[in-house]
Amino acid sequence: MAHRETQQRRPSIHDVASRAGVSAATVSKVLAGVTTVKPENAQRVFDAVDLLGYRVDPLASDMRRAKRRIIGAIMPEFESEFFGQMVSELEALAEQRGFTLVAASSRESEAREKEILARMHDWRVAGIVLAPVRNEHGPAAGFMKANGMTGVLIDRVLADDAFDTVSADSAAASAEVARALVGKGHRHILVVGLGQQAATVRARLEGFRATALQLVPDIRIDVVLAESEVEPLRTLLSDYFSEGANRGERPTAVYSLFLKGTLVALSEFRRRGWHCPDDISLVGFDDAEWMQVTWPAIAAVVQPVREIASNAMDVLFRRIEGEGGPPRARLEPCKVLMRESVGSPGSGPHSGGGSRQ
Amino acid sequence: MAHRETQQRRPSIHDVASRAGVSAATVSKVLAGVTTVKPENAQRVFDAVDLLGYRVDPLASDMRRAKRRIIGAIMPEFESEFFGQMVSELEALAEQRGFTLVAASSRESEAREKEILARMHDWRVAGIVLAPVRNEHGPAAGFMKANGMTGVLIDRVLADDAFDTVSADSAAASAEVARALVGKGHRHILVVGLGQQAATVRARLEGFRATALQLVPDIRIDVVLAESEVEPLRTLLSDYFSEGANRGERPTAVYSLFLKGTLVALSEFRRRGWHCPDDISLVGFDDAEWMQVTWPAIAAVVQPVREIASNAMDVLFRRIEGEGGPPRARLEPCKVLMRESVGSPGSGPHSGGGSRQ
DNA sequence: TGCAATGGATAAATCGATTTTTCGCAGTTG
DNA sequence: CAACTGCGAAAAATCGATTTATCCATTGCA
Repeated sequence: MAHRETQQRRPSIHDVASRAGVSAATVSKVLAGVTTVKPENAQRVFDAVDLLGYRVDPLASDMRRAKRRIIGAIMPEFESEFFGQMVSELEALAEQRGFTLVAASSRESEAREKEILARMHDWRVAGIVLAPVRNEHGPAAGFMKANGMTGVLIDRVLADDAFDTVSADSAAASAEVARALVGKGHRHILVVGLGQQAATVRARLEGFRATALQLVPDIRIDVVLAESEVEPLRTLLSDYFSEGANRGERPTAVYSLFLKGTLVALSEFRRRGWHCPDDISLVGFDDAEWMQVTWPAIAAVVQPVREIASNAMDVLFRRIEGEGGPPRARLEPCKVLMRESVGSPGSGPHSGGGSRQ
Repeated sequence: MAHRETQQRRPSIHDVASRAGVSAATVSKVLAGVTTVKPENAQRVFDAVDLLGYRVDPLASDMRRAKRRIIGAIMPEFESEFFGQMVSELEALAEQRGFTLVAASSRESEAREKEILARMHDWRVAGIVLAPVRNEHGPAAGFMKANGMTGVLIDRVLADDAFDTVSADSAAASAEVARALVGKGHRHILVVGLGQQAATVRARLEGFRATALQLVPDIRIDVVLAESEVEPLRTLLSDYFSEGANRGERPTAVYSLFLKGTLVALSEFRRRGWHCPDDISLVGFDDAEWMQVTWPAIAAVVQPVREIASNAMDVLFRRIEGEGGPPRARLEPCKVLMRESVGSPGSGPHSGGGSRQ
């Protein structure tokens, strides 16, 4: 342990060397675990390290290597549970490999995404975990490709010809949702989504539609997709329900393809005084802690965050260590939690107390 | 713009120097904006920079300075909206000053908090934004003090004799909650919290209690505090209500001092089949996006995340630049959103449809 | 004319490690 | 006894910038 060392300059490897009566090179070798050092000298080094409280400066240590022990993580946002957990997991995984994680939020902007990436390239990070704003074909992935960076794409991504990808198996999960809703008797379902996140949303939509149509060929599936912003979706949804009301028709269930959509749907239900599941059923892609304590609890598709994070890091580190071969696209299975917000159509009063149980 | 530059070694300052026909020192000066360089040479440097697509290596650049252009941020978790927004804000603020933010989650562990801090010290970060797990007197703050690090403490903190602090004005907000609940006629209120986060929780509790007692001296305020984990709170709360039921008494409102407590309370209400606000009213410290779309919408105290982040960074950078003087404790005012989960006691049926609108 | 001052740029030191090269010394071998 | 082998450690080069010291030409002024 360090003795006093108030707020002085921290000891460098040379301080340790002179204290131990050896050269800096020897200290470096001892700390790196090289065996060609006399045990006696090694001991002196360890003693000096203890005495001075010496710790390697990771910055200086990284200077000479081409790939520094830094991993960059770029997420579209930090505010949601999903990406919050993701960053937390990634950080832990990087740390346990002796790497530092530098995380940045692209705030849903592809321009910012590229800027951040350029800055991380300046840092000569060993690898990047990129959760693109839109999909695998954005400018960020292009930048990575053009600059020979190693990285892995996650979440809003299906497969790529240059980078490994890891994401939730949206299609399979959506198929399961379709089976559940159809099984409950729903024959008119609205799907809500954000359009430009092409890859994932398309997978979720098609997975749902294909399965539903296969089970009930004449099922009616309406789709409301906003371009890229959440706000327009609110209007679109409101208009959709108003038009339906004019024609005296209304879906009995809503499947939201992403978290914000679930919030928008709930908000719209509130505005219209509709209750789940009596007036309408609701399932959302993406789970959140609050969904199980509200009344009713909201049914949701749970993405396997841990698995995505851990597989992304695994494959990333394999690439960093030089593993070759074509990029692989990995899909992790989701869990579908059918909570109280889903019921059978027309089984409850159109307002008033929710189903107890 | 860089021409091809596939995945070769990136150009260094020497490459630029030789291309421009000057020395590396001159290049460094030009890029640093030193004026003692002949305009012609400066132009040649800029041209070479453009041609090669040169960018300064921040790591190498930081090598010589004692304080590196890195800011460390340590949060208890990343999963909540509050800390997610906080990290997002801090990152933006650091970036706009040319600093890189390295964020890490202590995962509510003081031991981890100190480890992370030690690692950041290894990086010779210029400053630390620490949101301590417990309060300002934890081991992490001690470590910072002992090592002469500069930093600012935020969130679960009131004031410190070594570091500046920035946090929400918990006491004032709680007083406002008290006024609101008392105004609605509540005379028996339960306060739920997590005990060991001493500073903040005490302020919230005392701010509430003092104001409530001042308004209605014989008001009854029960308190359920868990030590540090959320899970025990669930049991404590359940026991509290069961005991109350045995004696035929029950509070008419619950004030949760932190987000998880609000979730636990809601969960307990569900279990007992109680609805807000007819059976019981609820206010929580900490707002979340979902609280305004659920039915009922949950009343909450909104913490001024942006203000806290921005003030924390301001004061931190002032200290980094060497400003002296005693540490200052800053309190940012909160906003209290009284939503539908709060009503007057005994005004609604004990179950069934919530109040519309 | 001579010497100091100054502008502008380069050489060299520095930051703190890692890695390569060199070197000294001991023990073998021819 | 010279040459060779090898071990262990020190010296030096390196990474990519910044900063300090140094140097060369002018220019200014006595």
